[in-house]
Amino acid sequence: MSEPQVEAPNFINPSVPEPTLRRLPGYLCYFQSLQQNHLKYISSSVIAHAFKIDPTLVTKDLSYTGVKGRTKVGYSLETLIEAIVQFLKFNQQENAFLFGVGNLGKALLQYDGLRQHGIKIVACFDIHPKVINTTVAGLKVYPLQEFRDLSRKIPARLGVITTPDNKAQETADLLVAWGMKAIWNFTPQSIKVPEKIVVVNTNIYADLAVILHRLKQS
Amino acid sequence: MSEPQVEAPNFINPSVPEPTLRRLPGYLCYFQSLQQNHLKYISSSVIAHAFKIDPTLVTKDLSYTGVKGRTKVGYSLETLIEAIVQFLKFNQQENAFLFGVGNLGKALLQYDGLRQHGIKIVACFDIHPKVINTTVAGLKVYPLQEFRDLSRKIPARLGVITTPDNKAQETADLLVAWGMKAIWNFTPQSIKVPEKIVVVNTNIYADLAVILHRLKQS
DNA sequence: CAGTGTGAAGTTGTTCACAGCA
DNA sequence: TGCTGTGAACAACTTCACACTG
Repeated sequence: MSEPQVEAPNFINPSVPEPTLRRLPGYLCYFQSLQQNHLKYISSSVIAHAFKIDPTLVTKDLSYTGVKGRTKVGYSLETLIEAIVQFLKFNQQENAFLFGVGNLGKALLQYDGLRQHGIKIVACFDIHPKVINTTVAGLKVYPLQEFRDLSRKIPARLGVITTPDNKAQETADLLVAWGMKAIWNFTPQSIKVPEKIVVVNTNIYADLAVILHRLKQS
Repeated sequence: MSEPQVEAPNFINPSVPEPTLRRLPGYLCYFQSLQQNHLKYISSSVIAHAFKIDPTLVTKDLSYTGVKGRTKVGYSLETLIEAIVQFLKFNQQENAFLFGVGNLGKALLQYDGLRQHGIKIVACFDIHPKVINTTVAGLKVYPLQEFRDLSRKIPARLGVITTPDNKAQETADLLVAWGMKAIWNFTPQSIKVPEKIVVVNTNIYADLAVILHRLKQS
């Protein structure tokens, strides 16, 4: 009976839990700042302490990326950073269109953290004459009608919705109609799209609810 | 034996699950938009469909707010909205200070959704001469040094951090030193604070990780 | 029936306990 | 001893099954 070499046990797709997925970027940022302070290694207990979670949980999270720690020493920061970036695909460029160049839209356009994580916003759209044809962060703001044409010229799978709440659904409909595969909805409004479209909502009121709840009973 | 009137069975504190807490604001927004379309009642199955979750889960979530649905009819939108707003304390004003008037900070200051949910930003701070003493959304931008004085004049328990990542920790330290009870950290950087301080991180990279993960394997 | 409401079962995620290693 | 790594126990959350109600 041969069953030695447990080669790459978890690399096919052990279906990473969403909580793990959501914690990894936090670790990454932490590791990068440590590396800038010229640290080389870190142990799961130190990480756990920084994030106020259980060390074993950290170990399990990191194991999904395939990195191996060295006992007594910990994990190599360089390896970890490399592995997480790979794992989360932060190094593979993904083009995106942005809809709604209001305060939030502008902030995202000017923020270069997105680009550093692989998201390149290639065009942005609005419907207000006041912003159309202005330039934000080097990008011309197009009238929404031009989305159709541009979506054929520039390949992009991701649409970012930063419109007012009551425009979210119609914007989403448009994105789906013109072939977007994923929608990042910064509106608190829930949107309805076909099954296979990926939707992720970034809703600050969810976070606000948590803050207020904890505040009042402490 | 008298045990009729099951008065307010779950109002003391049945320790609402965090997932529930995070879904409620979504429901609220949905209900408000339905109400604007002159709808009066809604059933949990319709809600469930809009959010792509199980109807029973909706029922349980709503039960935490104390509302009762009427069989065959559903829940009264007006009652629901009132109850959720009460439950989440979105109608109780909570003062906040904001730190870091960059793109994101400005967007938050100009966004009136926060105020509509009870958060009143009463002052904002920065360290860059270029923004200090400018006015954003009717608020003067103060130099950080004045935080100490202002925190004594204006009561506020919540501090919002929208500084660059590498300033998050020192800002948090300052907030704690001057008595803030809660911190809303919009930085991806994890921050270390004393046990009893409430910290909530709004980290868009967590959402980004989810999007990219789902996109690549679909 | 078409809905709410709720206890039980099932699933997912986290923590514990301990084996292995330098 | 201090750390990784992992299977087992536990806790939290979600879904199921069904009683109940107009």
